[in-house]
Amino acid sequence: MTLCFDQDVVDLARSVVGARLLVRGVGGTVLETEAYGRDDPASHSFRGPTARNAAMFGPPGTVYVYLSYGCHLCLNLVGRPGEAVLIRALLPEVGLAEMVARRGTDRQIASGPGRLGQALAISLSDSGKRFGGGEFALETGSPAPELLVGPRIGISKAAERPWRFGLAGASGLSRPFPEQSRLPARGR
DNA sequence: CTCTAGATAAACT
DNA sequence: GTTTATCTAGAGT
Repeated sequence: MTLCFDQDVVDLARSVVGARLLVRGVGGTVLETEAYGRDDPASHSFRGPTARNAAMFGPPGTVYVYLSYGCHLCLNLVGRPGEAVLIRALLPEVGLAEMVARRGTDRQIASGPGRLGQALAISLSDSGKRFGGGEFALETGSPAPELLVGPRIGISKAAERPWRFGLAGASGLSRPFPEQSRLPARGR
């Protein structure tokens, strides 16, 4: 089932958990996401468009890639203008051998945004491309999975917003969620 | 488990 | 010119 990218970024972040992500034919099930809003001090879009965040202001479904800490490429899905979903962890399923080779290890292949970027061979030049049937494919599964929710990782501003979502019961999350806080099934 | 170094683009002063 | 950043691997306790 195809995903509607034109929705509130928090709803979008929840919809993406459990979806199947394929980048150039390699990928798996999304285990963990975070939402970044337009009026969100933690978001790259907070101070308006710049050269770096231009893709965040592209149409819904745009790919946004940025370089973190000088060495990690992180993959985001743009929703409405200035809003994006950071994809933080993946269950490696398709093209496993290729991902292992890129990572140089068979553990923690895509458990964390930087590791995921490496496993999927993301590059800065992917920023501005589109999620669709081409290089970047994203398909939701039929049963809406049960979700975990918690505060976002590694940010210093608006750290209290519970905008991190994970697949309940999954192994391979970048970090555990606080007290395994399940999101009520209602609301999704 | 905690701590630290690393590596670089872009924003900031 | 300086600081920060949606992080990770590896070493140390």
